[in-house]
Amino acid sequence: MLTSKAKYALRAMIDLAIETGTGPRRPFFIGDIARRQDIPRRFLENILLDLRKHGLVVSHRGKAGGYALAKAPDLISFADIIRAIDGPLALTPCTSRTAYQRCEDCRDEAMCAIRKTMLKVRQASADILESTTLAQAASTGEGVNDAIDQVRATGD
Amino acid sequence: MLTSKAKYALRAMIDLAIETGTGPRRPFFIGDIARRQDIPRRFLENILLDLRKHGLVVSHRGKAGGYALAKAPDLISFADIIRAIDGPLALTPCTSRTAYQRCEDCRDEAMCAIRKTMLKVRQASADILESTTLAQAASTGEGVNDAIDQVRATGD
DNA sequence: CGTAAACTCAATTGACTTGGTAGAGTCAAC
DNA sequence: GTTGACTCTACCAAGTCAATTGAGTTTACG
Repeated sequence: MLTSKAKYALRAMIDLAIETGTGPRRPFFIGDIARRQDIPRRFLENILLDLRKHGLVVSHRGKAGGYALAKAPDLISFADIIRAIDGPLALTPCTSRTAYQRCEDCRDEAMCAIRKTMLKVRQASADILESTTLAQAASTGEGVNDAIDQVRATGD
Repeated sequence: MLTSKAKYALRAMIDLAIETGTGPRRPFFIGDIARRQDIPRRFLENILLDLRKHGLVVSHRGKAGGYALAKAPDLISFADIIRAIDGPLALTPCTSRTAYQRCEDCRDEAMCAIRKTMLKVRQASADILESTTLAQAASTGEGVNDAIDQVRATGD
């Protein structure tokens, strides 16, 4: 399972992508993101700091500061965000591309049945998570908001 | 990542499958499994107890007791074992088939971009883990042992 | 019988992680 | 030079992980 920190991170990043839209990337306040996404504000500070250290957002300090996406929304994947917050996608260290570590107790990696299967799982998960970008998520995300706004507007 | 408990469980179950081979399912001692697989013995007791409570192994008490596979090796999948020890395969509660829980903060499940992606990941992972059985793992596993024995025999 | 050798069950432990909170900063725009 | 933003370090309570411990209970066998 993802930690709630990682889920918050995904939501915050999608929020940034939605607010940014197709225009230039400009910074938004933590407080605004926290309010819109209903994320504990001080906790979101930690999360955005982590994301910044991993190069996924940039910050501007001072009165007109805030956080902005570090890259175009179609260049940031779910995998980037999850890896930044929760660490490797793989189910075992011996199948992680980003944090590989040999099994201490595995006699022959090439033949290990567990490893073979975990490699397949990691590959399948990574394929999906790396090909899903903020740009895609933001467009479905906006759909949700539009739909809700419409419901609200028509009083349904 | 899997917990080490789940990895031990997979190893112990594969060990049982290898020892059982194609013959009838008979019980093996915790101590023997622990020694062969280099798993802390008392910890393995907990694990086998969990696996028994989930119906994956059966136990016999008393002097000639032990643990045996509850079903044929080709009817027990990696997914069964991982679910028994670590819980749901899904990355979020809202995409778990076995422990579904609605997102408290999700406005529209059908349109949620995060959920949509996590569903795909769970489906892909489950497809692999449910189709990989102890029977398959045991045959590659035996290959490893044979290969190692051969290396030992030829002194290489 | 009775006892050795197996499984069973509940509890404990120590280190670490998770999900937050708090406070004292630093920085930049006006 | 103050205001309103981010930053850094630290802290905390609760829970999880990875075992370990100890006191049973059960059964085969002589």
